[in-house]
Amino acid sequence: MKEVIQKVKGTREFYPEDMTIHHWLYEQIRAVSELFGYQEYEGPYLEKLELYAAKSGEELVKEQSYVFTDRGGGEICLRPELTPTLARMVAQRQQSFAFPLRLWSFGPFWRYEQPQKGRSREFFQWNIDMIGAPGYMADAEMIAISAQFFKRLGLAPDQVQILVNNRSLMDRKLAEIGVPEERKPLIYRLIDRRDKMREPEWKAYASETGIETETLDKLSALLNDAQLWRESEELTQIFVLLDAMDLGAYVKFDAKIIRGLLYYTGTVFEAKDVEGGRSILGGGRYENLVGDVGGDPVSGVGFAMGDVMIKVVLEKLGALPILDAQPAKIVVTVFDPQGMKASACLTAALRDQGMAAILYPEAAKLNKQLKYADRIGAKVVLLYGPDEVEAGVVTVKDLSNRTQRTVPLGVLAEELKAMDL
RNA sequence: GAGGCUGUAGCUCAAUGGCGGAGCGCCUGACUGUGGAUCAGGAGGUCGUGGGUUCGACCCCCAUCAGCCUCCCCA
Repeated sequence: MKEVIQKVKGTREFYPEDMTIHHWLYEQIRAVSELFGYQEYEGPYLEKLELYAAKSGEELVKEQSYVFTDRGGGEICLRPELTPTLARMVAQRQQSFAFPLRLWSFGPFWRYEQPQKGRSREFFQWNIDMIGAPGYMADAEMIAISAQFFKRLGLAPDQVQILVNNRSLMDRKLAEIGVPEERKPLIYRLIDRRDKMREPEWKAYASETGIETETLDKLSALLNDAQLWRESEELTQIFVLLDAMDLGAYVKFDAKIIRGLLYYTGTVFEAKDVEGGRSILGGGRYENLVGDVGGDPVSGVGFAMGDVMIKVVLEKLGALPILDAQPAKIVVTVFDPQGMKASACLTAALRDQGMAAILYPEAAKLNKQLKYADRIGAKVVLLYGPDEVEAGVVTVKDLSNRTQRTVPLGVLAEELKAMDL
């Protein structure tokens, strides 16, 4: 037992009790996605490296993706994100799809990063996108989906907040305070970091980038302006719509939300754990989704949420359900080696009736078999020894109330079904 | 890539420069066809690894590996 080979760093193991939570999360995601009329899809886990090189920064892909050469000599990538795959899938059927397309997916992804709380190298991600609807209503719907999701999970607006901004608004304001176009990526980066540093540190960091003091002051004022959204028609309408859907409490304007990704163009948003400040999901509007993979450019809006951080937040807030991982409610005992066949036959008959039943796999002491049944959380134990076999009955022992009774073989299935097994 | 913390029984973790411990779990029995409780007994350890200091190291020192956390990064 000493020499257990350890799992690959950053990978995850799901024991049965973890799987109950995982399935539950999947169910919530599926339910919310379908409530808004979205359809599930899935892509390959392996993609050609060049698919990502076309869109994401090539350096990032090479540094943070799992890349290997397959036996045919091709450079293969364990998918680090879904959007390029989605872009290709849309491009392939662009002529036959009815737009706007509403699609969602929940599957595994891999990124070579330093594992820490809320982040692993192997994770599941919910991706949901509306493609081919360029207006602000689609943006509002996407934000509404995330809010509805939190509402469904029992997370209150004072626990999670969806912070919203608009890149074209920011571009306009940045131009007004004299930021030249070529410095925009640098300023975006600066804005993105504002929440991660204290004001003096951030200003010191900002000076290093060569930004003038005057511009920096104006930028600071901009980022702290809680009313800035009023200057954006889109944001104004989005907030009206979210209020109309009674989800406005989850949503707040924040000029500091800009998102790292270069391809976002309009609305951007990010949901955060209010207390921890950790980012739970993020998304926004992007143009030219399928242009890079050979289709006609089409606008989309979507977001992605990893399963690791949401589970951390749910656990912290006590919002995870308590689910039992009980394997089967019925355990059939084996009295002695000669009785094995009879017990096996009895168990098989129950399974034919659609009831999950465990056959104890050896003729151990009854004591031990009962203890095992108790440990795995079984509801009833069926005792089927020589006495019962001869009389054509089964002793049904109810573990929850310590009672037992004798039931003729012919009505056993009925009796058990009556007990909701 | 940088920093911090932790490595002792299957699990969670104590303690001490001089006999390796507890709780839980596991096995056996009390109880040969009746579970959760109780009692008794038992198994289980290269104290992460390698070196050093010392009469003597699980403990102190150095190195190394692993895990966790934070920063960086985050398509």
